[in-house]
Amino acid sequence: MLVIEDDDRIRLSLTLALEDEGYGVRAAATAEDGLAAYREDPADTVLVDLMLPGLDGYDCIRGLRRDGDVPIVVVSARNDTHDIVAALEAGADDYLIKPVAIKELTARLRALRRRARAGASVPTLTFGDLEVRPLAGEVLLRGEPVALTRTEFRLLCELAEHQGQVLSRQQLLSRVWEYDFGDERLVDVHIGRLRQKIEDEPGTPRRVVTARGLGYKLLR
Amino acid sequence: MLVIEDDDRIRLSLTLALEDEGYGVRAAATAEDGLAAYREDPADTVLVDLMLPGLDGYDCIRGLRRDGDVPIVVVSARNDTHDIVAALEAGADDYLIKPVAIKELTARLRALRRRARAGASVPTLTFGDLEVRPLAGEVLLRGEPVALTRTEFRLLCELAEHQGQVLSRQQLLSRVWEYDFGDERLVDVHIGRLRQKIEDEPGTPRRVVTARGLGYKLLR
DNA sequence: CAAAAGTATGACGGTTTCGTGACAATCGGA
DNA sequence: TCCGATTGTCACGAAACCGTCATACTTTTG
Repeated sequence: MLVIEDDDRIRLSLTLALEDEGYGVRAAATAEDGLAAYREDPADTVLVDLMLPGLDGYDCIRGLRRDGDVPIVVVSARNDTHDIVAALEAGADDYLIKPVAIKELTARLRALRRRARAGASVPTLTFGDLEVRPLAGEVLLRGEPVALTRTEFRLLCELAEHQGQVLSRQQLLSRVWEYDFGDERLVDVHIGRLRQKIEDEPGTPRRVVTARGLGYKLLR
Repeated sequence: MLVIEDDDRIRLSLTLALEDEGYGVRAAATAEDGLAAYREDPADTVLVDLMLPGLDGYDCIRGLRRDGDVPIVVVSARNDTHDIVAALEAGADDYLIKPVAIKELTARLRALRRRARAGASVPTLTFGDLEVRPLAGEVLLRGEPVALTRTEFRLLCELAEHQGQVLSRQQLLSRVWEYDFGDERLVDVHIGRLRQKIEDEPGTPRRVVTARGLGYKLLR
């Protein structure tokens, strides 16, 4: 946790309060120092004041954003909608108005971390009520096993491993069939057969969708 | 966007304001209705009041959290630290106190969406409320998918990858079409079609702007 | 102010792309 | 060997898409 705040009293009290809550805190009095400290040793979260001498808070936020996607919370005395919008647009994740209740601050920090961490989670092969288990060689739809042929299964696994990404017919041909060329219609046919088995309405697919002109993708 | 709020006047004004900002909005007057609406057709974001008849806001948040990790924003008249902490602990991502400035609300929604989507494992180029995902073959405007054709999509990706830079028609022709010569008017036509789909007022574009005599660029 | 250059847009025919049913070849277990 | 399951090919209709052109509009130039 990195606190960037020019007012000595507030910086100190914030630091102490956060340390009381169990955070490891470093502090800086200017945007320049704060950015330098962050670059030297990136913090997991940054608290920043808006009114700073030299580079102001907005610049500081933009600087941090350029370096990474660390969660940024603004703590400012200014409660004008304009400032709030500007700070959020600059890349902040939250904005609190001084004086802050330490309990609210920590609750907001937890919410933000939960959200930020969710992004780092391992990709899963669960898609709503469809489960794909590449190793077990099985596919469950609403808990019920689905009987897929080998080709259909490998096709689905390939799509599942790149969930949300479009795979072109060429990519699928080379990865599922190990053809480096060949009729792309082949892919269509097997996509169609796969849909018959795992879509509720094969006519209007909701899981295996086609990206016209690009290929197919599996939605989560 | 799903709005859950029991007060008719507030629900209506929130809905209208958000629609003015370009969001597609559904509304519910009770937590039960809201949860049912969400389960039937999950929204990309949920706005929820705390004081609701029957199931209250906290239950509503927990119910939504059980179903998924949709971004949840609380809008409440209660400005007590206790309520804020409780709502965030229940799983909300942000908490605004009524009356809310619509500009602040939309700025917070954008910030939250940016954060929530960062975890989607698909790299995203963000331009205000426009998100471009080259790998997913997908473009979102205020969270709603936009149906682009392959050419429009490639054109937008090319512009997005050079955000702010002017690209000449020749450059676009060679990169998007792989023509090393050809009629430059072709680019105009597709820029026009693209604008129809991603500009609020296609007549006065704010995202895809023309640099007269030079080409086009995408503003961030 | 008129002409020229540059840009926007609607319409239209030809082309591409997609989904599907039919069918023959191939595979694999009994 | 036999037979059903699986696979790859083909052809066709429907829908979506693309590029061209003509025209109208806007900005710059002379």
